Order: sequence, then structure tokens, then C-alpha cells
Amino acid sequence: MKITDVARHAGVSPSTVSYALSGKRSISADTRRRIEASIRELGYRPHAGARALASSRSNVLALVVPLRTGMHVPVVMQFAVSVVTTARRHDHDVLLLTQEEGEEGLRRVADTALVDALIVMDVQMHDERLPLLRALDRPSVLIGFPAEPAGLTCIDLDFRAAGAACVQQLALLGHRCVALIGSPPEVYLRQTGFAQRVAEGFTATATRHGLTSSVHPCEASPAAARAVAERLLREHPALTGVVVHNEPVLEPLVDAFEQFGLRVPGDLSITAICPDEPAARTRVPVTSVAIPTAEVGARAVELLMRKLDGAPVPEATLLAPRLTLRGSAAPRA
Amino acid sequence: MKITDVARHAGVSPSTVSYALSGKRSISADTRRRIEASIRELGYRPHAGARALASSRSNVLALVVPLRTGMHVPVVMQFAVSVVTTARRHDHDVLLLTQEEGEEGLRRVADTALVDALIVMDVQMHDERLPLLRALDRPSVLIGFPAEPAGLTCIDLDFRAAGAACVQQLALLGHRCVALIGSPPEVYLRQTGFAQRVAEGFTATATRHGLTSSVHPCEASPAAARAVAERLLREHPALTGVVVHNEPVLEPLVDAFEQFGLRVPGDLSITAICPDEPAARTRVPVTSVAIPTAEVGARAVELLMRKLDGAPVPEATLLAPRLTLRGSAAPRA
DNA sequence: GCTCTGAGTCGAAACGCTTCGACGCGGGAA
DNA sequence: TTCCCGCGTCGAAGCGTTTCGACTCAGAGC
Repeated sequence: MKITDVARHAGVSPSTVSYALSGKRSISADTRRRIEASIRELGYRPHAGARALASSRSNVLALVVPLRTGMHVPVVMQFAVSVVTTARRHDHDVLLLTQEEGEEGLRRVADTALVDALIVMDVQMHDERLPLLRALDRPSVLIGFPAEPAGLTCIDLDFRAAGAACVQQLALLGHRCVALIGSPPEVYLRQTGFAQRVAEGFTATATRHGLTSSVHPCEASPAAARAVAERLLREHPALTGVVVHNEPVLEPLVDAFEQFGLRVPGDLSITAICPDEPAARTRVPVTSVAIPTAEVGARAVELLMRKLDGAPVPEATLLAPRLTLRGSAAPRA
Repeated sequence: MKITDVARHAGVSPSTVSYALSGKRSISADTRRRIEASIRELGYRPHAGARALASSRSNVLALVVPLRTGMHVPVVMQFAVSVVTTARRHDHDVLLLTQEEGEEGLRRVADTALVDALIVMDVQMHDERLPLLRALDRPSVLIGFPAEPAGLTCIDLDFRAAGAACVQQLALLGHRCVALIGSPPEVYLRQTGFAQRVAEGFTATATRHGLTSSVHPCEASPAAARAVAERLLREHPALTGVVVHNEPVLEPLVDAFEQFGLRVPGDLSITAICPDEPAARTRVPVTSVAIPTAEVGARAVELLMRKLDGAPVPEATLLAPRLTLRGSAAPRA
């Protein structure tokens, strides 16, 4: 079943069928109807490879997913699903690449014209792939911000503002001594942008409000959570507000604080940056800023589509944080 | 940069370059060296679309991932990563499809020759996609077993044997009254094969050993875990052995039993079917059968490669369960 | 009535690779 | 010596689209 078969069946030339399919030239209503009927009747499907060759567009996007320790897998998957469904809406498919393939993988899919464009997740402050992405002849979008985003297109939640929002809420409620319980140490060591930015937003805003503040990386285990909680209470007896940016330890932390005799939010107020689901299911539902994975994924694809159309796009897209109040933060006693 | 450029630079014909690249005809060592040097020097990369068109092979596999409730996302991701890395080892890439695309999605990527073959995860007993997969002109492999696997190629852990192994271990340790705490009810309602088969293996083996046994679906929440534990102790006072096939509730269950005054493994022995990591990190590490995601993914790809080569492959590949002893199961007091 | 324009269609030339058949050549068998 | 075979290479014919330029035909403008 090729385009010439359809053309013959509909009594037109192959090019007319092609134009009817792509809409790049006008076709009379009658001809279009005949062509569509023939396509249906013959069950014709254009050959992806032939199309890619002739048009130099594969209609495939590459998505590079991270699989390093410390990454929260379900969140990664949410991005991926959002990217795939949005890409489909724009008539594109998604090729899955693992971080592990590295620069060579990016170069390969770009240079062989397997993909038209790339989406890269889990960007580090000084990511090795940045020079390559800048040099590549295919457009790309980063989910996450490196230290120097010039010449790239980046999108993400505004983590600095998110950190600020969490501490500001505590400040408004009258808390004077706060702590940030953050990602595992290796995430900071790798200089993953979002972790660092949360800490910056947290500290800057705490300072601006005249609060006493401290930052505590924390492994993603219940034991680590308990240890951090214990240390916090010992070293900062005046502590009444905590910001958590570490999904897996949220629940263990709440448990630990309560076991140490602190009521949430009576004695201790908590705000968090994490997906809604875990925030809502803790003993005391936690006031939190969610990571808008669906929106980030969708907008990443849309940015790419505009770049593919040759339209200009903003280099940086920062999504404003939205704080959902759930009752884990209350006025200071 | 095209193959003719390389050919000219190396002083040979384009077809010779092609044969040097594919190895489908013999090339003298000297010519091959010259060609390789030219390729490196010019930075040549074959155009994927042109290749697909001429050879009618895209070197891309489709992977259909599930995203329905009850699926455990990290496990899905492990399969996906294993599929991608193995595919790369065989010089193939992976196109990511969501369940949601349904039959039309499968048909589309197959009929447009976007992919050479398909891998489908999360197969149900009476999956709607089976007739299509049988009819498609591209080979496919299912991860999971439907009720009627004839005419298909399927691979998975032998869940029946896994259920049997878990209960047999308890039987050997002298337990006489056992229970299976299974997946959420909706998983059974959807007739997902693996859940049903675990229950079958569990029940059959318990019966064969003359044990008293019962099966209990369980939602994936700590509250549900606690409720099931409570009910179990009330209704089956003689209970001394439990098999858990529900990863998220494993830890809450252990906690619940201990809170009800049962020591593990002193008063209650537990075995489980779940990934190693959660089994190992509970208060009492749990003797378990792991789902060999890496092996399943890799072998699925390898089966597909053999089918693409026209070689015969077994319709069913059942991986034998391997029980890892961790101390949560002990002889009956 | 004549040109000009634009809508609708066609033919042919790419697009960059693979593969088939053929050819030249040297070595082993007869 | 002749014949045959197989190795290494080449030329040309696809593979199934898209796209460019050109053509036809009506209708509008004058």
C-alpha cells in the first residue's frame, strides 16, 4: 500500500494525495473527499521512513530520562507520560533515551536524524551535555536549569520561589526559627539545580524576614529522618517551623516529630515541596508546593514545537509555585 | 555528509561503503580501513530515515508501558530501562508508547513502519490487544501472560511457582495455617494474570501440603494493611505464616503485626513476592522472591531480536522464582 | 476581448541509503 | 592449459515520500 496506489484508486497524482494529506496546498473539496475515501478503503498508512527522508522530519522527539540515585522515579514517570501524550497531540512520537547513553547518545539520535528535537531531564548546574546541546543543529528543551542557561531553552518550577513561599508562609504565621530539611547530600554534591535553588530561596527569604534558619540535607530513609529530627530538636530548641524538600522522608519526619512529643501543627508547623499525593496522605496533611509535572512536560513539548516551526521562544520559563494549604502549618503558639 | 561523500573520499563506490558498514559482503582489510578513516574524518552518520526506507528496517522497538492504578511505577521503570539498554546493545532504539494509545497506537507505529517490533507490558488475561498483536505483520513480545498465549510470545516470572515457593517454604518450616495478602482488589477484577497466578500457586501448594489457607486482597495503603492484619488475627487465630504479594503494604503489615503483639519471625513467619530493596529494608528483613525485572526486560528484547532474524522462539518463557532467605521465616514454635 | 491572478493539479526530481546482479581477477582442480 | 569458483568491488535500480516548478482553467479587472 503506497501513495501511488491511493493516487491511482482516487484518480489523481501522488503529489495531490500528498498535498491532501499535509494540507500544504489547497485541494478541491471533491478531490479531497475521493482521496480520503480511497485511503480508508485501502487502509493506507504513509511510510515513516520515506516521509522522514523526503521531508527531513522524523516527527520523533528524544526524551532523556535520569536514573541516578536520589531521583524520585514516579515523578520522572509523570514527566515522561506528560511528554508522550503532549507529543502525540502534536503528531509526534517519543524515543526513550537513558541518561547512561550520555553525550554520544544525544549526538547519535540527532546526527542520524532519528529525532527532530530533544528534551533533557535532570539537568545539573554544570552539566556536561550543555555545550553539545548548544552546538547541535536540532532544537532542545531542558527540564531544569543549569548555572548558565544562555543559549538554551529551559523550563521548570521556580524552585527558588517555591522555597521562598514555604518559608514565607511560616514567617507570616509568626514563626521565628525555621529549618529546611532537604534532598540527600549526593543531590547537592552533584549540584542539581533545583535542590540548590530551594535552599537559596529558603535562606534568602528567612533572612529577609529576620528568621533564624538552618539547612539540613537528609538521606531518603526513615532512619535518617528520625536522626535529623532528633538533631534538630536538640540543636535548635526554639525551632517551630520546618520546610521539607524530600518526598520519601516526609511521612517518617512527621511521625518522628510526633514521637518526640511535638504536635503538628500545634508545636511545630510544616510546609513541603513535593507531589500532592504524599503530602495529602500523611497523618496530618501537609501544606505544600507541588511540582507541576504535567504542565512542565506539556510546555516543554510545546516549546519544542515552536522551535521546530522556527518561532522564537523564551530562554527561561519558570512556573510560579502554588501553595496548597492543608493544615500542617498554624500560627505560632 | 552522505554516503557518497564518504565513498568519494575513500575512493570507492557507495555500495562498498554500505557493505563495509553492514558487513553483509566481505570487504578487503585495506578498503575497510580506508573507509573507516574517511567516516571518522568526515564525521559521517547514516541517515536513519533513508536507511529505514531502503532496508525496510527502522531499528526501533515500541515499548508500551502501563500507567493504570495499582501498577507499581518503579518496577515499570526498571523494565523500561532494561529494555532500552538491551535494545541499544542490539543497535536498536526504543519508542515509548502509553497504554492509553491503545490498539490504534500499536497499529499506527506498526503500519507506518516506524517500529520493527513491539514489547507490551501489563497484559491482562483477556487483553483486548491480543487479536491485533496476533494479526500484526510485526513481531511482538508480551511481558506477562494472558489466558490464551497461543500464537504469541510471552515472558514473565513464573508467578504460580513464586506463590508456591513462598508457601512451600512456610510448609517446610512446619506452619499449618497460612494466608496470602495479595494485590488490591481492582488488580484481580481486571484479571491481571500475575496476581491470579500467585493466588493459584499459593492455594494449590498449601492444599497439597495439607495446610489451612486463605487469600486476602488488600489496598495499597497502611490503613488497609492494618485492617487486614487485624482481621486475619481475629478470624484465623491459628495463623503462623503469611505470604505478601503487595509491595507497598509490606512494611506497614510487618509493623501492624508487631503492634498486635506478634514477633516476626518468632510468632509469625512472613515470605513475600516483591523487589529486593523493600524486602531488605523492613525492620525484620523479609524472605522474598524478587521480580527479575532486568532479566525479563533483557530477554524480551532478545526474543524479539531472534524473531526479527526469522528464528523460532518459544511461545512461553517462564523464569523460575528464586527465594532469598532473609530471616523473616522461621520454624513454627 | 485580453491580460492577470490564483486555485487546483500534475510530473519529475530529489531525499540517502541498501541490495541485486554483474564483472574482473587470482588460485585451485582437472 | 583450461575451467570454475569465490572474493572484492561497482553500477544501477529501487525504497515511498515530499516538494518545486509548471501547467490549465476560471473568473476578475480593465
